[in-house]
Amino acid sequence: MPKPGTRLRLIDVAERAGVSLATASRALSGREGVSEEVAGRVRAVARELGYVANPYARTLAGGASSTVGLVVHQVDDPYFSEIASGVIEVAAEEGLLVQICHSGRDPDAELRQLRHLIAQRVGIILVAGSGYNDPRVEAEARAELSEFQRQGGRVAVIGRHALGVDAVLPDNEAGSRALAGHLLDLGHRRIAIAAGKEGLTTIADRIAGVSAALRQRGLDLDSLPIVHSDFTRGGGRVAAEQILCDHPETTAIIALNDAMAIGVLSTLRAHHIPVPERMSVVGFDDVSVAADLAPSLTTIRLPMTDMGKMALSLALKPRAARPRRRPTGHLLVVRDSTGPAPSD
Amino acid sequence: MPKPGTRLRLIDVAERAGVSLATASRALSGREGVSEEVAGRVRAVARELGYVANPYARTLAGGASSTVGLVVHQVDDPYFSEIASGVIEVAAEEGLLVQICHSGRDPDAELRQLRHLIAQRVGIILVAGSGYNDPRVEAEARAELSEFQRQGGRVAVIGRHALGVDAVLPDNEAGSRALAGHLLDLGHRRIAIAAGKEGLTTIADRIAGVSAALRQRGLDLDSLPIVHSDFTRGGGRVAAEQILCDHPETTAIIALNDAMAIGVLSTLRAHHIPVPERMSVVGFDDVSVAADLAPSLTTIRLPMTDMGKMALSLALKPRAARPRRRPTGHLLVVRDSTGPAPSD
DNA sequence: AGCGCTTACGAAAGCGCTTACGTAGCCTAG
DNA sequence: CTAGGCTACGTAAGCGCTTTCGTAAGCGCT
Repeated sequence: MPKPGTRLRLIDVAERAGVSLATASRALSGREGVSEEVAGRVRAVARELGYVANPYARTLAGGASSTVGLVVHQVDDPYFSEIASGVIEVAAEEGLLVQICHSGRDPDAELRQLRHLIAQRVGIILVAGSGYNDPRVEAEARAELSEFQRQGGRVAVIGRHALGVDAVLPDNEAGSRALAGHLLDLGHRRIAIAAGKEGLTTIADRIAGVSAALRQRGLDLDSLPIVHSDFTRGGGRVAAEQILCDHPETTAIIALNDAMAIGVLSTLRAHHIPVPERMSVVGFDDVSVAADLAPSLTTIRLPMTDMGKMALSLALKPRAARPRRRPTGHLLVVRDSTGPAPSD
Repeated sequence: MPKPGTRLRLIDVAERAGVSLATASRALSGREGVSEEVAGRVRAVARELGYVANPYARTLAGGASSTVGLVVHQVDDPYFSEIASGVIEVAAEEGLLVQICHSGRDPDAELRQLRHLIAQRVGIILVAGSGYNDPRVEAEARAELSEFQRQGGRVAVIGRHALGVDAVLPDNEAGSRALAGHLLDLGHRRIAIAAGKEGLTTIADRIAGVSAALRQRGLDLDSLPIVHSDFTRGGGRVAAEQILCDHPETTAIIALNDAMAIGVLSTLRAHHIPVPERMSVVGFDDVSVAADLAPSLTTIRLPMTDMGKMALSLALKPRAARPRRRPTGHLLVVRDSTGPAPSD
């Protein structure tokens, strides 16, 4: 909306450097066909004048769109805001603009966001958060993204597979295997799982990890109650209530993410159930507040900020023939919310 | 970066509707000079075809820039991410793009972000977070913003005054007055303040509130230790350690935001100091996790999400002659982290 | 009927960039 | 010495919109 003519334009820089518009453009966007000497002069003038290219003109003229669209489930969920912070950091370094949208964990809303970003001509799309089990949704998202790529768009996803694009992938299965193993080693057998809404692939993967840990010890997943609620603190509270009510013999609760674990702890406290003496609780993600809870939360650390950085870096690299997968690594962080199973 | 020619353009809509480019443009951007009948037809065609205007072309051609720049101290701090979520929500409704930058609580970084946003030609700038006591920084920021406004840009700030622009303002003074009053009513006299880095106006305001509450009861602020650290959980831990060490007689800690309060609680737990039996703790902001802490945190509720919404709405309204101020309201939320002063 | 005024629309000129194409100037090969 | 090729740069044609300006049509008035 700022009035035209009032801001520094490329032509001003060009004139001041004594070159043509085209040469100045080439020099500043690092294209070849300019001698080092001239390029240096142009860059010096631009810096001196404080020139910043008009991103609208640049994009319109066919340069790469400099905005990256980031789709998350929920901006004010620490898991996603830490990812966002990583994305924003790299974007700032690269001179890119980040547009964040949230889908509220609704697959159709996510699809709408995706389409809107594409229609808006963003250059890069990053999708963070679990995929959905609904094959229609995944297929449509996949189709939309691959068409976007065909037209030159860049894409990467975080914590989500099956979209046929570059992905930054935490090993959800191994993580929850470690978590369950930790509880089993502590002697817990009456373990309940507090899971988010059914239909998220992340949930299936994390449950599979628990199952694997059980099998390793000759036990079976079928014996464990799984309560599906919502991947939020509120969801954790609901799940905990239900577990306490329906499975009072439970000695350990695996919350499939930290938000739920916080809700679970909160409910246990309300019921005066001491953690970890009477009940152990584990989470997943290691959001930064996890260490400051009372009791501090045993969980799997995922490097969320780095995941955001990796995803954008991946998208910025030239596309490979086949989708690349970057594992994130993870770490079992044992804190005060877990202890030996009560002996009785 | 998507290839040109492949996406729907305004002219496609215009042709399909049997009108000229100009008319289609007017119809879709709601400008006058088009009959209701034609405008309706154009809009119908656009909807049917799924047309979304190219924001780069639109902006370049002199339309209002559709991106709003949001400057926050820290994206992955819940206080700011809740604000951001409000901004994003309204922006989505208005078809605007949100660009988030963080300054890391460094006034010079903030100034750089501001200048960069302006150079990038965003249409709206929102600045969230406390102002700085440094008159040079504030003056420069103010000058930058007013020049931006002179050129047609829209501005609003959140929780910050003295910038000469529309502002959404929590009453920090009244909030901490209520907080301190609550503690005084509980009989606490040995109160310590855990404050963020010196030089933030928010801190001065919140301390002033405590001072007012004391004065009301014939007491004096000078008697209270104020420990300056950092507006983060880590800062809270540091401040708590120092308070425990230098002022062991303390029975209540006022953390000037929730992040610090979380750190304070964490440190007290590490020292096996029971809250609230031996020490009461209060925070400020009511970030959503505050209710789920152990013990749950007594704090002042600020409607962060609404504040984000209000700020953008304010910026979207036509400018008033004088800067507008929107108070946010606040609420003392008493939870489990506060109790009567120990009797000894 | 003729005048001015308003309204609804179209033609065309940019917005500030990138890039295809053209053209000097120089180098190398024949 | 010239043909051909390369490099370094300039010229100009857009990218998809908004907006100014021009004009035809419709209106009421004298």
